[in-house]
Amino acid sequence: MLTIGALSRKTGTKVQTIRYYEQINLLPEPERTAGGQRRYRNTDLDRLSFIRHGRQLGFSLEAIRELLTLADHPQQSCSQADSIARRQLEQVQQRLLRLKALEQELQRMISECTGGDSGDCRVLEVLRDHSECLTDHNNIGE
Amino acid sequence: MLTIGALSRKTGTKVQTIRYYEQINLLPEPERTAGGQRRYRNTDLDRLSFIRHGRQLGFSLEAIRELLTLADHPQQSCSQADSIARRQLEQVQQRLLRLKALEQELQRMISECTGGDSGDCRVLEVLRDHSECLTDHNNIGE
DNA sequence: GTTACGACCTCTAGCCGCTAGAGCTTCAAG
DNA sequence: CTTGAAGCTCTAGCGGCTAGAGGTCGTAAC
Repeated sequence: MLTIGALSRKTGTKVQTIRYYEQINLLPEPERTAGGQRRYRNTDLDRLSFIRHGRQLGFSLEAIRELLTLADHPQQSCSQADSIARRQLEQVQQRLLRLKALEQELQRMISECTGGDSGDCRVLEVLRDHSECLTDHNNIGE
Repeated sequence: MLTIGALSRKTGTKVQTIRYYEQINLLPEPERTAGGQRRYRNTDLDRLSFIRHGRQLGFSLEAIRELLTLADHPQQSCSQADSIARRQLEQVQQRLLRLKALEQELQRMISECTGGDSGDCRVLEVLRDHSECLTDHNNIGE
């Protein structure tokens, strides 16, 4: 039986975050001591590790919720999990494209900066005048 | 004199967002008609375009606030603007690295998926067992 | 047995950057 | 003068936590 602190250390998740996951029903309510403190089993450790790993892969908590449901029902087809992962991959690839464009533009901006007055600062100028921007930004780069 | 709607269209910024920028003092309070509606000048258009372009480059609103201050005081050195941009570039590059790692792992996960039961689904299995993960995730990939 | 102290508890509010909706008023064209 | 789009304010919500206040519990040492 693990305390919340022990679970926190084992999974690299902050205590507050664990309680948050319980609150949004991503983790089940654990047993409590007579005094009201949470005590966790290894199944909770597994579930939290799964969640954390999903987060590290950039899945949203909602996607993780779906994946957990699928993991709990092994008779259902794997293709659903697969399509969630594919969706996630697409999102990652889109973000990659945008970030690469951003990197280029930032680099160009910086490399052209002479370090003089901000009156003729390239960085500020590029920001001021969008027409100097080579990049196609449809969405805001996050 | 532009209405908020016209400004919205010209900059691709939602009306609510423009009011939000005013609220957090990123845009100055514009003149108002007798009836209380906002009316904007071209300087406001420029300032908002600057902000939007900064956002497209991934700068935080606080970074943009700094950049705007620098742009308003041309006698100050450009090196401050430069260092803000460099900071931003570093962040972008770090995110790129992490996203590339994520992409790899997602691809591996998906390519190994056979489409059978989720009982032996690679996607779920990788999530379950972190030791199968080749990637070094220190932070959560966003 | 008591005391000390860290770890736990709940609850509330805040972060960023918007976004949405309710319920009202103003503006401009016909 | 009427209509209807576009404006207004105010409040609350999104995701995914994070922080702090102010209190209680558990355990080890004395």
